[in-house]
Amino acid sequence: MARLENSEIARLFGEMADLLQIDGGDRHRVAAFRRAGRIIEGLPRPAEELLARAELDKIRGIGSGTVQRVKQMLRRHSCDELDKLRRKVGPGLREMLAIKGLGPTTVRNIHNHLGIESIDALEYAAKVGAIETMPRMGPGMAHKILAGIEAYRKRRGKIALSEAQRVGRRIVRALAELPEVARVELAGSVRRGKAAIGDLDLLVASSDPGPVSSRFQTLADVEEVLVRGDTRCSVRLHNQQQADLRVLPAPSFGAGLHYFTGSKLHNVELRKRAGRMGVKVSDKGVFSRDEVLIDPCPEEADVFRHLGLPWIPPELRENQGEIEAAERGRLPKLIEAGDLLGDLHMHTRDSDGSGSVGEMAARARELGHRYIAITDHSKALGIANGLDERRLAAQMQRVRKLDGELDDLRLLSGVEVDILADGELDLDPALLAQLDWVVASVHKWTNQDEATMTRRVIRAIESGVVDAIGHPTGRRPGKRDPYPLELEAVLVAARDHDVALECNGGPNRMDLGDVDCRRCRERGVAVVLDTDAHAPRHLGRHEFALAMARRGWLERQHVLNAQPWEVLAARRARRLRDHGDPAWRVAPTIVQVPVGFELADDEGEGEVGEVGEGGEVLVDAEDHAWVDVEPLEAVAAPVVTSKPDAEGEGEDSGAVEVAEVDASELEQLRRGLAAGVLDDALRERLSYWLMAGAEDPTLEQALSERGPNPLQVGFDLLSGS
DNA sequence: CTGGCGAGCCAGTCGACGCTAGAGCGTCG
Repeated sequence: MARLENSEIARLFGEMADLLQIDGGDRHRVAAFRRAGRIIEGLPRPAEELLARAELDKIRGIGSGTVQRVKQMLRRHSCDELDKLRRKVGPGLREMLAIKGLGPTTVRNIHNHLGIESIDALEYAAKVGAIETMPRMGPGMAHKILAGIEAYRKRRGKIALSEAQRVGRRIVRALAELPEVARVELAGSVRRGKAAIGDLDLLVASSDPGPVSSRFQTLADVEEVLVRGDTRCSVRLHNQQQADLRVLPAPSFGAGLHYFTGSKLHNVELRKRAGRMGVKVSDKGVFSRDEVLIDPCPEEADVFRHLGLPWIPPELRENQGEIEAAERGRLPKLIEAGDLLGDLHMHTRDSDGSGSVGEMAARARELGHRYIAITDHSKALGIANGLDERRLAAQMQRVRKLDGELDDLRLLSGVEVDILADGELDLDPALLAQLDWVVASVHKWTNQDEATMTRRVIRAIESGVVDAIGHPTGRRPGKRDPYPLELEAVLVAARDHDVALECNGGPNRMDLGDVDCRRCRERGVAVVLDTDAHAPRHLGRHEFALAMARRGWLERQHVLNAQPWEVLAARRARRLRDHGDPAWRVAPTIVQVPVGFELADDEGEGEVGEVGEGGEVLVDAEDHAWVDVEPLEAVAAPVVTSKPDAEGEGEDSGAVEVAEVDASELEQLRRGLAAGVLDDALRERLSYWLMAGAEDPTLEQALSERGPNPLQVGFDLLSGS
């Protein structure tokens, strides 16, 4: 039997916990099932393997009971306890848990008081006011339930791409073993990479369909056979998905694959085009107007060729302009796995991940990543053991130390900081400014209205310390709708502040979705494709984010983590500069200034604070957010810079900036460049100048001495060494 | 159900919000 994956075992434990809770079982037992599921989900190796090595029960939280159940599950996709609970509770009650606002206890109460066992019955009860007759239930709950049912119906029957792929690929593997099968492919919306999948479509090339069909009907995943034919066969799977098999002869496999990959709208449009060209396209091949076969099309590209088009990647086949683009030779060169250089969102066991920083780094090196950012949760997410300032600062030290020991991987210290209800960040901005990479995400208070939520996210974008907004819409394909958010306004803010939006590749999220990725492209907002890995083995899992990005027409230049780290670092450095270093914004601040030192405020006028006896100045950071002061020792001459207005249009209005060639520094740079080996500081300075357009006349002078085009010299140095 | 403490029992992740009821329970992250 095909191997059962950890996540599927975890799901069975989750179901067991749900059913037991609805049944009124011991809550600690319920919690133990949930915990076991969570642990198995996060295991670094297949549970089957650990079981064989007798290591499974050594894991904290997994005892002998769990081991016995896992054994049964591996054998038959269920266990005695689960069978018993399923018989006792029934599927309707468990289905009710999918309605937002209904938990196991409420479902149990509704069942006990009103005898309700299905969503239809629940809807009726809510409409006629029966819900309100129950203790602790009122009109508010009834309304909530009805709204929840409506939302549930809209997305019903869909499952996440990851699960559809997993089951689909398992079926593909099983069918591929048959000698009668020449080729087998997943078609339909799975092949197009849609986030939420209705049915599975499987396509087989074979000259002997009978055995293929009967094998399909007897797969372990099959619950019930719906349509029983040789070349066409439909079944219902254990996960309640429908799977359709079609068997066709190998010479027309390409035509069939194209036809059954869809989308329907794409096919309709393509057939219209065929009509205009005097041919017909079907799943059997390309025909003349009078039904004479021109080409059965063994490959998909043959179909397109007859229509005068290049092959169009499946992800684009949604009739969203791809045919026209193909016609003009303007198809996007879609982002590919090989383009990605790093991963900028992952968790370790410092919060809710299962690997250490070192383990994550090791895996990233195996995968050939050039850089990764460790981004654990912040303290507002108590359930995930989120980091407070102290723990994050300590982690930063550890990460930086380890980074220093690695020469082939840049290990970045970051955080996934929660965006609080009002848009404040959950951690001190002064600390956030010291990190290499900051993802800001909404996890809590997700039921705000659209205006509040939008303002909240934009405020985080405007903070200046945030590099990317994590899973921006909060959606869970097939499970939960996005929270209300005016994405357009968020896009504008993100573009204005050089903040990227994340396309989170977590298999339950895939957020941003395809449409939103394309909006980013159109609005000029950078996208970053992350795995949100919670274990080392998740790090290779870029395919779901890639699916969304490709469906959103993204190319390499639209994706931030397809760029070298220097580009990203420069973006961050520039943004911090433009927003004023938040370290100075912790109000009020006392600073030391030398005698003769003159402070300039936002308008470039002097005197922003009272000068005390020792020359210290109390700066009211509320009113003078952009006052910039060098530490006493570092100030050789009474030079003061101040920041222009926060919007930062005009460079240095009223501010005095040192913008001259420094002779001693120049000499030092000359030596550094002549050596040909860039140290980190120089590399950073170089990329900052190159990518962010920062002024650096000294550097420019040094570079121009090494070639006619200082920009070129700079690029060569950066890429060459 | 699991793990800890002590050899059979006991306690079990945090915190906020909404709903209904006027403090508490259930849900959601």
